[in-house]
Order: sequence, then structure tokens, then C-alpha cells
Amino acid sequence: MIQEIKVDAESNAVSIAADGLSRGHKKRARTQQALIEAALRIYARQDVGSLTMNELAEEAGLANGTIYNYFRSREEVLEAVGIAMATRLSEIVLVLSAAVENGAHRLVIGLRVYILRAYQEEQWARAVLRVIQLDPGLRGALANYVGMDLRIGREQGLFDYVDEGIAVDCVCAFGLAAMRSIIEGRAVPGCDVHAAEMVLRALGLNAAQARHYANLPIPEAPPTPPPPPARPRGRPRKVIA
Amino acid sequence: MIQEIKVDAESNAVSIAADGLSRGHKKRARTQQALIEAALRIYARQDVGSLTMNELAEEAGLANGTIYNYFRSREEVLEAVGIAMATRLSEIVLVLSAAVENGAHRLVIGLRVYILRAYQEEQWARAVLRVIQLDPGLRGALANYVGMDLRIGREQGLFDYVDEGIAVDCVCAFGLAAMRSIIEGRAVPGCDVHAAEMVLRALGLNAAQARHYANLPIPEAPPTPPPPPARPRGRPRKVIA
Amino acid sequence: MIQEIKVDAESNAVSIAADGLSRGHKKRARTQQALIEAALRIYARQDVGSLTMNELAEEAGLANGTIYNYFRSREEVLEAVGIAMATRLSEIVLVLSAAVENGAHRLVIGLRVYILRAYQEEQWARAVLRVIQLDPGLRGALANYVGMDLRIGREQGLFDYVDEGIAVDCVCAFGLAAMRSIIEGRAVPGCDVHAAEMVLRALGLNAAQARHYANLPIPEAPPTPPPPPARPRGRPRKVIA
Amino acid sequence: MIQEIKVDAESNAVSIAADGLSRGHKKRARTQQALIEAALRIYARQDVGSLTMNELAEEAGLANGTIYNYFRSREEVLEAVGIAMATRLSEIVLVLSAAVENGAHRLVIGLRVYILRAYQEEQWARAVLRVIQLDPGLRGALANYVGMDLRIGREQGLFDYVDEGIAVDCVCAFGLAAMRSIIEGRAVPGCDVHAAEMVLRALGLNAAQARHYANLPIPEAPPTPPPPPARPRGRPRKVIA
DNA sequence: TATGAATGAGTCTTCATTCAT
DNA sequence: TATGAATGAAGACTCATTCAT
Repeated sequence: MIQEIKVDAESNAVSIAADGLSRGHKKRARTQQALIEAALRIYARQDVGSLTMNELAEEAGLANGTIYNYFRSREEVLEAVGIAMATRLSEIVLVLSAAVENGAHRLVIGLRVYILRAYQEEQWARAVLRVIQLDPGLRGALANYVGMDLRIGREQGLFDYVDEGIAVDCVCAFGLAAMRSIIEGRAVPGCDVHAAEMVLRALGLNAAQARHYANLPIPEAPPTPPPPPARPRGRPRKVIA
Repeated sequence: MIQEIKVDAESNAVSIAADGLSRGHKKRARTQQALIEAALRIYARQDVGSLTMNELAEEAGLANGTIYNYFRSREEVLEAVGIAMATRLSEIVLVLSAAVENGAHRLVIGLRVYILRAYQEEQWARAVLRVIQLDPGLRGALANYVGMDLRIGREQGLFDYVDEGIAVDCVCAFGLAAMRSIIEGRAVPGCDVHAAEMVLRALGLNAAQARHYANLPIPEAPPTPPPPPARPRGRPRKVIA
Repeated sequence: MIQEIKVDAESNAVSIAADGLSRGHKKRARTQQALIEAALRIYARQDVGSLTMNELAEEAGLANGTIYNYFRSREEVLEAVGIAMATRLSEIVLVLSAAVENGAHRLVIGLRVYILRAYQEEQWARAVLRVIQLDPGLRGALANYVGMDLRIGREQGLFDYVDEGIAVDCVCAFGLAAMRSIIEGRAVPGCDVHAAEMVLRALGLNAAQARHYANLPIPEAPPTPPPPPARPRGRPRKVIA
Repeated sequence: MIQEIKVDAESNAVSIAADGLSRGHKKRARTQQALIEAALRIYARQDVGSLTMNELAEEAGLANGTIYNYFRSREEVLEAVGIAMATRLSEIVLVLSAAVENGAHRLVIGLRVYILRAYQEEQWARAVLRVIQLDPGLRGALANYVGMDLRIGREQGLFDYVDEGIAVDCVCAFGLAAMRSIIEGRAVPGCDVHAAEMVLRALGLNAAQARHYANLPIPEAPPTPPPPPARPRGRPRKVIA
């Protein structure tokens, strides 16, 4: 129903598959991409349910009718946005922790990168928190990557948990809670480290180990072009939730 | 603006204050109560944002106009439901852990009672998960009780956390995640104990202590009449989100 | 459809005919009267079309259902109020100018009494201006009395007009315009005299005569009990028009 | 908020500014114009307060939702109609009396033109009488023009009035009353001349002067295409008040 | 393909009226 | 008769979707 979507790991941007297509098709892909980006910017400031097609059109700089050249319905837009977000979510961490072998370290990297990103891109974080509540697919994608790191750590004898499902929930819940506290301005500096430390302890590491891993430096990110500068086009809007 | 709402600790049901009122007033209280209950049933199966006044009226077996004899607007219905839920939420645990002094034990009771309740009253749990997203009051009430237990445990030398705010957020988020796993059928038996154990470890207890407290029996609840049997009146409805 | 209504010239109040009725019936008449008075107070502050039965009930200190023991419908309430107003309007002046023979003097008395009354009872004046726009019966009643004075003056050789209808319109329009200017705070002191002077000139009197009659003192009113003290019961309300 | 509205002095019709706009914009202007015309037709037969958006849509031959592409609210429709009317009102007389220097003559032209117009365009007259009650802007516009003529006449030593405010109010009210008498069928032929005569006398002219000016011929209007034939589309509707 | 005017089903809210107590 | 809860028809307004240009 929706065209294949893939993430460009370098540009850190989700883009519609456009390989081997003519110029016209590339433009088509670019416009569809612009619509998704616009939707993400809107999700960053409003309740998901309150996104309207007119808003989306204005944010994307298009006429409302144009959207229907790219998506058959509002439903389909939301679906596409969910997929885009899930893919992007995963890729961010995969890149950073690619060279790290230690499961605890990998987990800490993922956790802290997300949490810290909430400082830099509050808009993005808001969107994630909103969408993740009601898109099981997005939750599943996140759980997948967390589960992978958990299994690595367990096989290395680092983690001690009874049920992987609960453990995944624990990691995700702690991470999202930290992100939310940042967005809402309640967070103390270093909250990413604190959260990571608590997670490691919950997974069975002792206090010293947990502190050690939680404080390891985050590896240098590969040179990433700056994320699209969440440009606030149009007039400001009421934020509902 | 909204009439006083209180929880009957025995019946475990939220009820509008109706002491010493005439017959007419009792009827009024009963109808308002019916509206709140109907709203809770609806929240249990749909996104909160998608509740319509017509739905609510039908679910409560009333005409749409009648709602406006009790609430001035849709907004006010949501508010009232949030208050009712927050009150009920708090009371459940307050009653159970009233006699318990140990902070870790108190926390475990709270956590496990909520999680287990998701098994018994799936409808209620769904409503909690939905409403808590957008009612800061409800979130605040929950955080209050958790924070209280954390401080008790810390003064008793049981807990070791850096920042109370982030700790509270993480515990709440994890508890809610566990409830969600139950609703979605992903939970393993005993997940309440596992979750409690992980939380205690996250808060600084060693493995043995954590296991000990997590497995303590939950004190006997005072004899509670069974909650109103979340009867799914009317025909099933489309779940939007 | 509506019971006979008559004006008590002494009390200056409209009252439902209640002669020779039992106690119960007198109470009935009193309540109906209270409803009409309440409606008049409401008309004084709002557009006629926006009067609601609940408002009327509250203003009268009754329950909404009670109104239907006295009037069959909203329509009927409005009709009764129109009649009450028309009757009261006429009576005020009839009393004052009863002993005056000169047509110009009679006309001046009527005109100035109404205009001056707008100073003392702004509420009443607002109601008159609102109701007179859309109740032809009220307009007709007013025109009757004005026409009477015009004919008197003409037979005395005072007035010189071509068509009585236009002359009546002129008198009424000037009077109502003056009342409106008072209510809206645009009036200068003595505007009642100015208006009367212009009317007399329009009717054919020369400048000196017009000034003379316009400045005659208004005869002492018979001792009138103070009008019902436009008590602002309930909370203040938005004035629409 | 509302697009600029201007009067085409030749066609004597109010039209939305549409100079140099693309085809799409012209259509937009045409629809907005159609809505205002439809509103005027409705005002001609009903109380202003009782205009409903559904009625307006039907009268204009559009769907109800379409109205909201042109006006943000019912309120704004009324406002737009008021502006359109005020502009049209002023222009009619401005054109006719542009070349006349004498204040009394100017006033007579204005008064008589309005009154006579009530014969030709009963619909329009009804709308004026209804709208002028609740649109202070329209009242103000009318008062402005009358006041101008009064000042001209006074400086020429023609008029003798004490207070301009009350004089303006009286003239306007009388003019409107004359229009109403025509609509209601109470008017005698030549009532426009009679009314003008009375107004001039009220303003201080002696009988001979007043008669002279009131009977001056009204200057030839520039060739005006007949106004859109106030076609009463749809079925007649209940008049509420 | 892009546009944006038009559509109309659906939502919230008001309020005259009914009726059981 | 008085009460006020309940009713439901109607009105303002929103917004996803269609379609002529």
C-alpha cells in the first residue's frame, strides 16, 4: 500500500526508495518524503489525533488536495509516519554501537543516546513519545533492538533477568521516562547516566559495575549532516496535550 | 465546578458525595456516577481523544442532552474521569499498604497490586493507560504515592538513588509498561514479582534483598465486594488508535 | 389563550385580572405576574430572541417546569409580555395628561415623560426599545395614543400636518430616538425639551410657540409607589446587543 | 479579517475587490458575493437573529461547509453583511447629492431617496431595518452622512437646532420609520415629500421654505443597470419574532 | 501533477418541552 | 402545583475527501 521506505544511515533521514527511477519519480519520492517530515514536525507539537490534512498541507507547503496524490487517506499518512519513525529510531543506535561488543556497553550507548537526543531535539522526542503510545509496530521495532543487546549481554554473563519481555519493557520504560522528564523540564543534569545505571542494576549488575558501564564515554558518531532544522513554518499553533 | 468525588474504600468504587441528600439529589448523584462509569468503559476500549458525547450518552443509556445537565463540556467529562481515576488509583494502594512500615515492601505492594489488577480488570487497566497519557493530574497523583514510598525507603537506608524525580518516573513507567504487557498478552506468570524485583535492584538493593521483598505476600485486602462487573453494554465498537 | 390582563394605574404595575377569585387563584395570578416582570427585567439587558426559559425561571425564582403551569409555550410568554408592555406604556401618559386640554401640551407631556423615564429606568427603556422593534401590537398601541393627541391639537388649530400616519411616525421616532441616545450615553441635558421642540416645529408650530410648549412644566404625577426595584437576582449576564 | 468590500457606483452593487486576480480568485470572490447577497435576501424576510447557516447555504445554493471557507463564524457573516449594507447605503446618496451645495436640499435628497427606494426594493428595505438594529457600524455610517448634511445646512444659516446629536438621531429614526410605513403598507403617496417637509420644519425652516425644498426634484441618477432582481429563491420560511 | 473550492457527514452544544415524583 | 431531571430536535462548526480546472 505504501511504497518501500528505507533509512539513509548517513543522512540520518528516512527516504522513500527511489533507486533507478526517472526524474519524475524522484520528485514524487521527494514530495512524499516532505509530507512525512512535515507530519513529524506536527507530531512534535500536537496530539497525534489532532493532526488535520489542512495542517499537514500547510506545513509541507502544499495544497490540501495534493496530499491525496501521495496517500490514499489520512490513515495511510499516519501509517507511513509510524514506519518512518520506527526505522529511523533503530538506525540511530545501530550505527553508534556497531563496533561495540560488550552487551552492557551497547545497551548504555543506546539508552543514553536516545535520552541525550531529547535535549538536542525536543521536537523529535515529543513526537516519539506521542507516537509510541499508539503504534504497536513502533514499540515492536524498538523492542527488537533492545532485545538484541540484552541477549548479547546475557550470553556474556553480564545480565541476569528472568524474562526477556519484562527486561525489554524495563529498559524501554526507563529510557522513555528519562526522555519525558527532559522534555517536561524536570530532568537533572546527568539523568541519562542515572537512568542507565538504574537499568543496569535492574538487569543484575552490581553497583560498581553499573556505575562503570553507565559512565563510559559514548563513541564518536560518524559525521552526520545536521538533522533537518525543524523549521517552524507557518504560524505557531496551539499545543493540545 | 465538578461535585466532590470520593472513593468508598469498602466497595472500592468511586462515588459522588451523596450524604444526607434528598431523593432528588440521590438520583442526580446516581446519574453522574453512571456517566463516569460509562466514560471509563469507553476509555477501556478506545483512544481517549475519540470519545464522543453521543457514544457516552448511548453507553450510559441516556440522551445526549442529559450529559450537559452534569458536565458543562466534553472537556469537563475528561477532567471528572481523570479525578475519579486518580482517586481510585490512590485509594487502592493506600488501604493495602497502610500498615506496612518498610519502604521496599510498600513499594512492592503498590507495584504488584497494580500489575495484578490488570489481570482482573483489563478494562480498567486499558483506561488507566489511556487516560494517564493526557491527564497530568493523574500522573501527578501516581508520582506522589511512589515518591512517598521512595523517600520512606531511602530514610530506612534501603534505597540508593541519585535523583528522586528520575527514579519516580522510571518506577511509574515500568509499572505501566508491565500492565500494558499483560493487556497485550505478552506477560509471563509471575511477571509482577519479576518486575518488582527489577525495580528494587534498580533502586540499589542487592539481588538477595530484592528477591526477598519482591516475594513477600501481599497483605490481605479488607473484604471487598466484587467491583461492578465491567459489563460491555451495547455492541462492540471500532477501536481507532 | 392568555388570561385578561389589566393595568393598575395606581401601582403602575400590570396585573392579571384577579377579581373575585379565590385565594388559590390569586396566588396563581401573582406568580404569572412575577413571570412577566422577570421577563421584562431580562429584556432590559438582552436581545429579545435570546431569552431562554431557564433564564426566565431563574430570574423569577422558580423551576423551569413551573413556567408551563402558566404559559403553554415560550411564544405565549413573549406575547403576554408584549401585551403587558403596551398597556403599561399607554397608561403612564394617560394618567399624567388626563387633566390637560391643549393638544400640544398633551403631546409634550407624553413625549418628555417617556424620554425622561429613560434616565430613571434605563432597564425599562432598553426593554421598550427592544420589544417595540418586533411587536407590531406594541407599536400600534403607542400610535393610538399619539394619534389621539395629534387630533386634539389639530382640532385646536395647533398642528398642521398632511397625513396623520406620518405625523404619528414622526412623534414616535423622535421620542424613541431621544430615549436611545440617553441609554447609549450620547444625550445632552435637556434633550427631552429639544426633541419636543423639534416635534412641535415639525407639526407646524412656529419657533416661538414650539419653544413655549416644549418648556412647560410637566404636571405633578399622582403619588406612585416606586417601581419594582429592578433587583439583579442571580449572577450578572452577558448583554448581547 | 474580511476581504475588502467595495461598491461599484455604476452597478450600484456591492462587490468584493477582485481587480487583477486570477481566475480562481475571481471564483472565490463570486462565491463570497453570492453568500452576502443570499444573506441580504434572508434578512429581508426574517429576524436577523434567526438566520441559520443551513438556511444561508441553501439560499446561496451551496453546502453548509462552504460558508466556512469564506467566513470564520456566523458572527462574521453578520459583520460582512453590515459592512456591505453600510457601504451601499452611503454610496447611493453620495452619488446623487454630490453636485448639490445646499444643505437642506442635500438632506431632502438623502431622505427621499431612501424612502422611495423602500417602494422599489422592499426586500432591501426590510433588510436595512433589521440589520440597523444590531449593527452599530451601520447606524454610525448612516449618522455620519446625515450629520454632514446638517452641518452644511447650519453653516448656510438654514438649520437651527440645539444639539447635533439629537437632531441626527431624530432624522435617521424618522427616515427609517417612513421606510417601515411603506413596507407595512401604511404609507400614503407622496409620503417622502411630507416626511422631508416635516424634517425641515423640525430643523427650523419656516413652512414655505420647508415646502419649497421638500418638493425640489431629485437629480437624475446616473444610468444604473437594474439591481439584481431580488429573486426569492427557495420556499418561504417561518418568521420567528 | 498541483490546486483549492466544494462537499456533507459527523461532532459538540443549546434549549424548549415533557413528565415522574 | 412545584420541581428539576430527561429528552431530542436543531444549530454552529470541523474536516477528510472529491473533483473541476
